[in-house]
Amino acid sequence: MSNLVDPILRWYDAHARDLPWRRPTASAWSVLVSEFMLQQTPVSRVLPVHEAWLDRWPAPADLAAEASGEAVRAWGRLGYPRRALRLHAAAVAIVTDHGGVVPDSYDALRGLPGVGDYTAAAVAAFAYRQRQVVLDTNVRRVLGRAVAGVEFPARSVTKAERGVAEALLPADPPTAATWSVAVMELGALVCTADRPKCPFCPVVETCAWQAAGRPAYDGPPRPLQTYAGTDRQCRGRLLAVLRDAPGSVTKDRLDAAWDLAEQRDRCLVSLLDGLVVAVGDRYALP
DNA sequence: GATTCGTGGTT
DNA sequence: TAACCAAGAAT
Repeated sequence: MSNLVDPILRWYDAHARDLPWRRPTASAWSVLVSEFMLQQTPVSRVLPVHEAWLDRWPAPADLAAEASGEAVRAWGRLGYPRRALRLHAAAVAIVTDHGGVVPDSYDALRGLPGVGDYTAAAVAAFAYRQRQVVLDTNVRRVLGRAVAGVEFPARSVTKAERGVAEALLPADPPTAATWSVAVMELGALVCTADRPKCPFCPVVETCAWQAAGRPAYDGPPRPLQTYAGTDRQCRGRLLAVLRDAPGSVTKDRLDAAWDLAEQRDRCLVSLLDGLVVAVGDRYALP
């Protein structure tokens, strides 16, 4: 793993996408919003929602002043709408506990609702140019291939992985921050999960997976991700009705969104934990 | 540590 | 076409 860093930094300099949250003028809030939206959602779908979000709520205090339901509505169809609730809660916490300024320490960031290890490290690195180990699915895949020689990393982050990432991280904080985003970008654009573009990879000559003949993944199969007919889909349908309605709706409107009454009612109840509120005999976003 | 939390593009 | 996957977090 001796010299992955320089070639990847050079590659990034030449090939990085121009994303709004990466521009020098982007605020830490813009970075934080992008990280919430990018949790399990592709960049192309995040772009328009992120832009509208920052136009409407340029600072944490602007969002914190709104009802949480407005965040859920503006979230649109990005998926996992509880992220919208958590982002709203994070904005409130930033105003309450941090003077309205997105905190710059890993620990303070990690304490915000919806901010786990990845997001805390990413915001500290990308918004504040700190030296942080940023381990997302892209970085894990790139290092897994380039260093460990495996097609896909383990289910959860191992100590060995973290050790490799720490060892590679440049000592100089701004360079480390650029390195972190550069490895992620390489994973997103070249060292992709399927059909990786190895001929265009800046480290193809030192890649352990390449040297081993690109052996196929032989670990435990990942659980199947079904969606059609699940409670998750049902909840999505119910929430879509509420997002698209200006105010509250009758239960009839929700009933029309899903055929199976038993499943529909179960899902509605599960949404009442914060994503939906009952208003008399009607339902609305919070 | 395994499960659960949406949605749509791609192949 | 059905399967896979996309800058994770909370429980």
